Amino acid sequence: MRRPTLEAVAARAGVSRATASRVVNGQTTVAPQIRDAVQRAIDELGYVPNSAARSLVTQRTDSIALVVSEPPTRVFSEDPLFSTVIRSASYELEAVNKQVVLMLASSAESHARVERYIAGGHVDGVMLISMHGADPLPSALSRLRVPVVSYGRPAVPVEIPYVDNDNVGGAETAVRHLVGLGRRRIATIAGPQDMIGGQDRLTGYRNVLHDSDHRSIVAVGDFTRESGAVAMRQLLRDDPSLDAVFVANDLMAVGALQSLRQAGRRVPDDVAVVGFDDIEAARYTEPPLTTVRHPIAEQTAAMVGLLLRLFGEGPAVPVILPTELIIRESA
Amino acid sequence: MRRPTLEAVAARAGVSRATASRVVNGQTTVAPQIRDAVQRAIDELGYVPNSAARSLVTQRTDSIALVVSEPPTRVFSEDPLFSTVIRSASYELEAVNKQVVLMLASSAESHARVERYIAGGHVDGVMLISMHGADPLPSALSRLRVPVVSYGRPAVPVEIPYVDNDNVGGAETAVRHLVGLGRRRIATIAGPQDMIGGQDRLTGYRNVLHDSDHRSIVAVGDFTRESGAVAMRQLLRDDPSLDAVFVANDLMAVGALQSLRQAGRRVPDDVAVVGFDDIEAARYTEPPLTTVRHPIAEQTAAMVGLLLRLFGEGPAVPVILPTELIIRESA
DNA sequence: TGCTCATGTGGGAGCGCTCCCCACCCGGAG
DNA sequence: CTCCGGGTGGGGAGCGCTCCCACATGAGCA
Repeated sequence: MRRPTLEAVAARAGVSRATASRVVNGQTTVAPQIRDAVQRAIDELGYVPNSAARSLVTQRTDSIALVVSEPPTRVFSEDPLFSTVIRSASYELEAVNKQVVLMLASSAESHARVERYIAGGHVDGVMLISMHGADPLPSALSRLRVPVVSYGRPAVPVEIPYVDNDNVGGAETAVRHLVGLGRRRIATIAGPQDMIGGQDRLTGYRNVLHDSDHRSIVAVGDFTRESGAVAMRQLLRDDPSLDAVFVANDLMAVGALQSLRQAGRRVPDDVAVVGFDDIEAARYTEPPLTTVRHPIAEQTAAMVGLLLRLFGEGPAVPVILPTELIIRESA
Repeated sequence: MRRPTLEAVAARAGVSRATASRVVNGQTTVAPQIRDAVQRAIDELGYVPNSAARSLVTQRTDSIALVVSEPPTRVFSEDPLFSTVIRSASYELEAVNKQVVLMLASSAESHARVERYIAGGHVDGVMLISMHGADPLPSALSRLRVPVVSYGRPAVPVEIPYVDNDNVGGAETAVRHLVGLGRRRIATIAGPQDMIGGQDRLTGYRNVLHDSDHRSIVAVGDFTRESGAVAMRQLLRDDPSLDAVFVANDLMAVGALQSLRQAGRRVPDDVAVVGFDDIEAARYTEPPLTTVRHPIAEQTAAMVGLLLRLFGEGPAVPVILPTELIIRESA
């Protein structure tokens, strides 16, 4: 009980394999009644082209891998980053008739499997999301002869076109806003320093403080809500007189707000708070969170565009998207 | 600049294509020094087998699709169900050298794409996670001539082997526990009734109440924390004298505990609470949550086993895994 | 010495498809 | 009536691989 082949379709329609192939691929040089006959045969037999045979000759698969090189705990968290990227990438690639294949690469073994899968020619290209410095995948994938683009600047210097948002600039704008508010002791809760976003946002904070002659007060979290709460308590112990805090992501900012409330500090009267990411929850905190928005969907679309340009042999240069300060009530 | 072929490897090693193929596929009938020569040629050329050509002849791809037919908001939520299934399925299939390809099918268009992808022979089999009654995928996939198994009983009657946990039995055990505690007015917060888990857990609740001559008090949530809080307030309005509540999942139970606290009810003294799922957070609620544990990883492993049996032409009968009542302090 | 037989190796077909190239048909022009 | 040319259709090669079968080689035994 084998699947019907193009040969069978052609025989049933009384035409050659070549003509049947033309109909399947929508070529216009086929006479209408022949086209109809072939179409009928296809429907009757339930014919579906064998993708292996097709891609053997075309050297294309029309599938794109989206490799998420993060531990599952982070991928499946409250942070909507990954779900937005996945949805948006699928949407963009559907428009050009390509299928997204999602692969999670957390452990060393899964890295190896992903690499083998891609080296085997299962996909035409790779979109990589990898935020950690120690990640071996960016360099490993760039060695394979496969078009690769990255969401976010790769942590290691490697020849991969990428799309990123302006983390440094966004952080600078946020801290400058706090300075403009007349705040004197501006602390920060930084993200993990083995992640590119964590590094860049801290750099932005430092740039502004340095220029404006403030002292920096730093605590480091790991981008989770809980770590934000812990870091905030730490900061309050370190410098009880602080009157502002720039938090490197909204999830930690939510935790920080909670710690501030427990410590009896009013926001923004006693302490102004600015977050980063503009997640959904930022609108519903008490008070609503001032934060830096970066356009995830646009960034993803730009990444897809970059990959398509790679297919077309066009030049693919890194893209940096601007961020926007969303002023609510917390600062 | 093409990828090297087996032909090239054979030529470089001074052997035939057949022998080179034997080495690549680890057959033992090759003389050691020839094996070494071929291996050296492979390494020098950086040869990787072309998967399209291979699967064209073997009729296998060694890839398995894991189709998650849920909206991304649910997949990427606090509920660790999906991340556990994905991780566990990958782990199990790695052991038999198969690659998991993850596909999200939320919209009607993505259903169509997934169907086409599978019909095109990209994968050897499909693991389906689909909880909603209206979902067209189970029947659509079962029509294709592809081995399909399901995580959870399909909502529509369809010829797909599945692995499920004993939702009805688990709910019965939970409610019987409340009855045994001497509780008289036992309410429930049910899950969405278009989902199989929501239905079954409500059935279990009704079975026990009916047998033990209690009155049923039902509110319906949608498995989110917030909906649990809302439903609990609703129940307290409906019947202020209730002294126990069975909640269809832990996330809603967390919300319910919050509402009970706000209403000034002590748990378990005034109101006993039992949840379902035994998520991580259930240990850290105040008080820790009594709940029904079902083994997600084991269920996933059983599902993988079912699929492998399908490949081996073995009989594949539905598997129902037992649940376990975890008694903590809330009931 | 001649035969068998196990062990390794090579030749070649064929998986299902696309696409190049050529043959054919028909209408219109000379 | 012949010839030409554009539009249609078919033949066939070949994508890179696996696997069946034939065959070479040398050890072991009569």
